Amino acid sequence: MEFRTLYCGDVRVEHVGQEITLAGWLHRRRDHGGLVFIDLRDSRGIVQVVINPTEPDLDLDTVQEFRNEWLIQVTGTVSERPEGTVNMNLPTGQTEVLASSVNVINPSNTPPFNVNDSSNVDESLRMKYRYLDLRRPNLQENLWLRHRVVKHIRDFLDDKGFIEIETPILIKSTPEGARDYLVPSRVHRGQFYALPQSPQQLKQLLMVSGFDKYFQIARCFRDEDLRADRQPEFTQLDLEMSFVTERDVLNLTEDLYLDIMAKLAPEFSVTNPMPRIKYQDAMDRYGTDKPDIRFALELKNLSAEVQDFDFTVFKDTLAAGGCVKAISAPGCSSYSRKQMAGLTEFAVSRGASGLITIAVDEDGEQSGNSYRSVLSKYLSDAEMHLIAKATDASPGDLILIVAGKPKIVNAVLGDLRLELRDRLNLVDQDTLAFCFITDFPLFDWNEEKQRWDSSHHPFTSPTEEDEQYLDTDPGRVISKAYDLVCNGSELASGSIRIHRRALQEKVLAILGYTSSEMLERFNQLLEAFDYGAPPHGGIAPGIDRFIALLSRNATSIRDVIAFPKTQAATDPLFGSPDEVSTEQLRDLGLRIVPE
RNA sequence: GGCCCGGUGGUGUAGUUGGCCUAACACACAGCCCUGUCAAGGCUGAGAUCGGGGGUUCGAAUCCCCUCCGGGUCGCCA
Repeated sequence: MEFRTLYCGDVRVEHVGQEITLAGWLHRRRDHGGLVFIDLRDSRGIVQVVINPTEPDLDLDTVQEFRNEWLIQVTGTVSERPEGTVNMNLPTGQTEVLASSVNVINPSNTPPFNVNDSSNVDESLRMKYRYLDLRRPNLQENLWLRHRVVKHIRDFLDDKGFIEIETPILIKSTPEGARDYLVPSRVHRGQFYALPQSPQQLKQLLMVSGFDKYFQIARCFRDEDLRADRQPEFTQLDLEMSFVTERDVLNLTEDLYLDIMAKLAPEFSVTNPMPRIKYQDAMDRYGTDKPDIRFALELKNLSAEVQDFDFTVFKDTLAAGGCVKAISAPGCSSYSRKQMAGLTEFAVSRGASGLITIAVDEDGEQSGNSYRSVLSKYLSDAEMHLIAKATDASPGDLILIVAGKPKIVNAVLGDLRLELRDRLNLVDQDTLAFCFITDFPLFDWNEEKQRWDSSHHPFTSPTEEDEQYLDTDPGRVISKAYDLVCNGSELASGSIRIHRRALQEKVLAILGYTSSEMLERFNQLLEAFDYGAPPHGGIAPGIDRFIALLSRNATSIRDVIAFPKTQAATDPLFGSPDEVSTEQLRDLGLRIVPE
C-alpha cells in the first residue's frame, strides 16, 4: 500500500467522492467524545479529517490517544463539508476527509514548544530543536521563499547566457579583510587551507579563462562577530562578466531584482528605475553610504549659512575644517525637555560633542515663525530664519544641528535620521526602496595604522580619469565600485576590476604591499593577467539579507537559514564547535595550548 | 573586549519600590464529560526551591557581587 495518494494541502472540492490516503502530522485535535476532528498537516498544507465512530474499522479509543505531532496515515473519502461548517481560512476548507481507517506511522513525544502556531519561543530552544522549529509555518514559508528566489535567479541568469560554476571551499588564506576560517592539512603538516570569504579571485580567473558570464550561489565564510544580519557562513549570488562597464553590471542587477520583485513579491512597491546615487551625494544627503530612501528628511549643510554667525561653536568648528549640518524633524517642536535630552544623549553616544535644537513655532507676526533654542542668546531672528529656511523647517518642526568633523556629523545625523524614521513612523513597510551607490573612493585613510585601505577590495579598478592621481593623491581617486542598497541595508557590492598587471601592482603598492608580499599572496592573479586577461567586473548580492527583507516574519537572517548559528557562533542542535579526539589532532599535527 | 535587554512549571507570560508568593494566568500534559468543531467546549488534577553560585536580611523571584546562556548593538565585518 502507498503511504499516500494525495497531499493534505491539496485536497479540493474536485476530489469529493474519491477514496484517498493521507500521511501527515497531527496539527490539532478537537475531540467531541463521540466525534473527533483531526487537522492533518503535511508539506503542502492542512486538511480536516473527521473520525466518526460509526465507521466499522475505526477504534475511537485508539484515535483518542493521538497527540500533537504524531505522524498519522488516514484512508478515507473526500467529502464536501456540511452547510455552515466550511472554513474559508483553509485552502482545503470546503472539504473534509471522512476517515475509514487510521494508522499511526510514528508517535511523537510532547513537543518542547508549540509546533502548531507561530508563538514566540526562546531562540536557543528553537535552535536546539531546529527540526521542529522548521515544521512551523514561518520558517517553512521563509525557506520556500528562499528556494523560489534562488531558482528564479538561476533561471534568469541561465536565460542571459550565464554559466554556473562551483569553486573550491578549500582555498589559500589571504589574510586581509575579515578573519579567515582555517582548515589544517593532514598531508602537509603545519599548513592550512582557508575557507573563502568570497570566490573573488577565483571568479576573476574564470574570466581570464574566457567563460565571459559566470555566476554561483556561493557559500562564504568570515570569522567575525555575529549580528542580526551577519552569520559566519552566508550565501552570495556571486557573478562576474567580461567586456562590461559599470552600467552593464548595474543594469543587469536592476533587471534581475525588478524581475524577482515582479514575479515573486508583487505585493511590494519598488523603486523602478532604481536611483543611482554617487557616494559623495549619499554622504551629503543621508550621512551614510547605505541610505534608506523610503523617506526624505535629508541632511542640510548649514556651513555656508552660519559661517559669519557670532557663535563660537560654529566658528571654531568651521575654522578647524569641520562642518555644520542639520535635519528638520517634522512635528517635533513640542518635544519635552526630556525627549530633547534623549535625542542629545543619542547624538553624544554616537560621537557628537552635542546637539543643538531649534523648536520652530507658529508666530502671528509677519515672519510666520518664532524659535525656542539656546541659540536665541547668540543669534538674531533673521539668522534663525536663515537656518530654518536652509533646513526647510516649518512651524511645528524641530531642527537638530550637529557641528564637528564631517565624518562624525554625517554618522550622527544619519543615525538620528533613522531614529526619527522609527519614532515618527515615516516609512511604509510595503516598500522596498532600492538604489545604487556609485563612485566610491578607491581608498580610505586608516588613521590608526596610518595607511591607505581599499574601500571595496584591492582588485577594484580606479576610473580612467583618476588613474593619474594614484601616485600623487590616492585619496581623491574615484573607483568603479558600486553597492546595491535597499531600505538602509547593503544588499550587494561589486566593481569593475583591474585586469592589467601593472595597474594591479601599483594599487597593491599603495596599499602597502611589498613586491614579495604581492607575489606570495596574489601571484596567481597577477600572472593570469599576463595572459590576455579581459576587462571584467561583477557584483555579489547577499542572498540571506534579501530574503529577510522579502519575508514578512523574519527579524534576522537566522530566520531564512535552515540551520543558523547563535550570536556566539555555536550550534545548539549539534553542539558545535566541539573538541576533537587526540587521534584527530595527532593526524593533523596539532596540539591545544591552554589559555 | 565595551554597553544594553532578557532568563520564573514542558512553552509563553505576570509578579521584580523585599513580607499578603504556600508564586498567578494561558497553552501544553493527565483524568472525566461531550456527535459538527476548526485557537472546540466543560469539570478535575499534576507540574516551578524563580538560569547557576555566593552574600545582605528576621525574611529574597525581588537588593548586592560573581558566573553561565540567549538576543540587540559598538568595536570588528578587504
